[in-house]
Amino acid sequence: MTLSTRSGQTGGVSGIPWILHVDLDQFIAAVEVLRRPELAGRPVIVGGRGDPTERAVVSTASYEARAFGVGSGMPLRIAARKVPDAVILPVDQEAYLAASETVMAALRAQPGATVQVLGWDEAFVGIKTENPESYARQVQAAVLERTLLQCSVGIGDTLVRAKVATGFAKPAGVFRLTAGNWLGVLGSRPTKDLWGVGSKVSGRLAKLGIKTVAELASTDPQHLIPEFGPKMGPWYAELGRGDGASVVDDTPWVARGHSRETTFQRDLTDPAQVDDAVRELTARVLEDVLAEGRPVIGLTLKIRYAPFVTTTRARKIPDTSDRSEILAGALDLAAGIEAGRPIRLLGLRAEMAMPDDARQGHTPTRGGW
DNA sequence: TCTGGGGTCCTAGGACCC
DNA sequence: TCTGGGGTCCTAGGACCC
Repeated sequence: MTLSTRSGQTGGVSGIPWILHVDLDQFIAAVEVLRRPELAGRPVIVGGRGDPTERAVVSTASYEARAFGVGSGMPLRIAARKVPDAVILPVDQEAYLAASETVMAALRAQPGATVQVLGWDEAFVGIKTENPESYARQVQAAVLERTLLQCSVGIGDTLVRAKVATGFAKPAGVFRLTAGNWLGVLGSRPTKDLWGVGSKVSGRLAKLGIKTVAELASTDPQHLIPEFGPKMGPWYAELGRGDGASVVDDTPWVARGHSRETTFQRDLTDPAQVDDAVRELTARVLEDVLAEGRPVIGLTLKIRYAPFVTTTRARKIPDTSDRSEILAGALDLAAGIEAGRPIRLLGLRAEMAMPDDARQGHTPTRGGW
């Protein structure tokens, strides 16, 4: 029994609850190709200001560029070397945000859908239906019709399983992972394939003799506490089983803070330059903070010394929205930064007070499932 | 090869209090 | 003189995600 609509769509108030994870395929590159159709079929790389001689990394590469071994996070310079005739474009956040909003609107327009946005190009969709594959195909068709963009859909009985399933659905496909086939599909894979396990944690797990998802799934959660702590230890064991939350939360997102970073094309050594950079970062952070109308309660300054040593300085401050107070706090954090030690990057993060009615926020991307 | 920019959350350890 | 046990708050740093 499903809620029927004039177009015969399936899904609605009755049926089995499912979670769909919708992920746009090569989103940023696809948006660029849409407005420059002549780029279709060509290797497209989007990153930085589109200048491969600058310090910047790849945001997204089209499938044609990925065939040359280019991927997200790769230095633009290297990517350009790998694909000599690539089209390299600057990042245009406004264009991606606009496309993203159209996609999310299409998802919210689906009958019975609860939508939890995870990023520009992905969202969980909660739905009750007897046929999640059919519903997933409807979602793909709706997104394609409204945006001309293709997406992949993972189906799961938990958030984690739906999210991981999408990896098997790409490109433009649908894949279902449940308690029934989770270990069959993923059991022999490395723990790093899990959402939330990166190279560091997979390495630490390996030292405990845990290399595969199946091995993690069968580990006693208590056994992981000495290495990972009381919260993360049991959480990793749960992740190995694919278990966890299965509720899609459409509470509007409330940012915990805002930050700005800047990487200098030439390393800084002069303290006066550092102060100037802090002033500029503060002004940019303040734009975002003041737009929210919430007071700042803490500041963190991130300093990256060349080549790759990062340190942070943090400070709680009395609730304030006063520009000069915040600037004074930021300059104070920057005071005494070692002059003469080349600084490659500065970042400033402002933590904001949470409104009382949003103190629970909603599901974080990590740690809280 | 040489590493962006915007986020989130967790943990360890010190300071301080009772 | 040597030093308990529990709690909270803060800073620094780490890890991961898109």
